Amino acid sequence: MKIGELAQVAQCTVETVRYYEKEGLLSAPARTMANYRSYGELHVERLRFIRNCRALDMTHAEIHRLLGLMDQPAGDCGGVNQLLDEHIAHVDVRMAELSQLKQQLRELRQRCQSEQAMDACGILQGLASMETEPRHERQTHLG
Amino acid sequence: MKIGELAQVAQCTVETVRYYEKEGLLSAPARTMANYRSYGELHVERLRFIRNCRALDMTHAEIHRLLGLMDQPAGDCGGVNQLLDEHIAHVDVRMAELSQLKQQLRELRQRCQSEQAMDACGILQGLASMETEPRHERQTHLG
DNA sequence: ACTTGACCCTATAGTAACTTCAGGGTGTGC
DNA sequence: GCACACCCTGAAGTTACTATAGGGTCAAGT
Ligand SMILES: [Zn+2]
Ligand SMILES: [Zn+2]
Ligand SMILES: [Zn+2]
Ligand SMILES: [Zn+2]
Repeated sequence: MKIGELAQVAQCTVETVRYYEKEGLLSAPARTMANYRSYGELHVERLRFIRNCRALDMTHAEIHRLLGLMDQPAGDCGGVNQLLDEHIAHVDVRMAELSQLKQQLRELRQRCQSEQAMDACGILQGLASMETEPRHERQTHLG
Repeated sequence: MKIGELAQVAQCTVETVRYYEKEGLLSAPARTMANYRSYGELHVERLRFIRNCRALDMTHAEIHRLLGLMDQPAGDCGGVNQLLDEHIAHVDVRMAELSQLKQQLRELRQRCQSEQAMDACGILQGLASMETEPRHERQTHLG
């Protein structure tokens, strides 16, 4: 199986596959005589796994950890469960941030109900007079 | 006013101020004889405005547009209102995405209630068997 | 006068997860 | 024998900063 076919079954681009190999998420496959990458079923499974993790917005670091845990079939899955809990917490943090943002934006939007002169716009006035607060450290990788 | 003082009143770092200048968000100030940047009240206002926009997770492109609209005081504020509506839509899209993600993660988490053997872990099984869907184009800049 | 320390300057590289591009080889159907 | 789809590598672009290297400026203390 060549890279184009692999990319198609995993719903991603050829460039993404090559990128994952460079990142160490996907192991380097055998090559044909023409130096083409040649993949098997295991690569398909692993790439689909990675894409599913990405669809859940895990980072490459998280996926790396997960793959590392999976590749030690002797142990128990406690680390897997924990990783998922941590990632769910990342999502929770970002959802809370966005809720607050949404509320602020709603209030700001209410300050101008119609098209006015520029310097009468309550939105611009609001943006100028907001309390500027220091950027706090992020507790989530979700932007 | 030197750059350190400006950064302090705007709750950001000196590097960020210099970066905004390079990006064209903040106009280049006068220089002292020692080649130090020298800022006035207008710079303070503009930087605070920018930081407030960033606190609302607007992109630099959005802030650029906003500053461009503000700098034409002759027009009405329709564009400002529209920009805010668009940005609120960005937040809405991302909140909806995260809600769905959270639901998926909750379901996935439920598939493993205790520490089991690695190949019995319902989470890993779930991640392996999820329907891999193509990445759709993003309708929001919020990660 | 000399040094220490806090501040300032520029330019460059690194972050995350890709995407795009330049410049080239391979393989198949007509 | 040639068009065209596919493959290869390596480098640069994306966003909004952050960090580092390597240097200049200035006020206070000794
Ligand atoms: Zn996470
Ligand atoms: Zn308005
Ligand atoms: Zn937006
Ligand atoms: Zn488990």
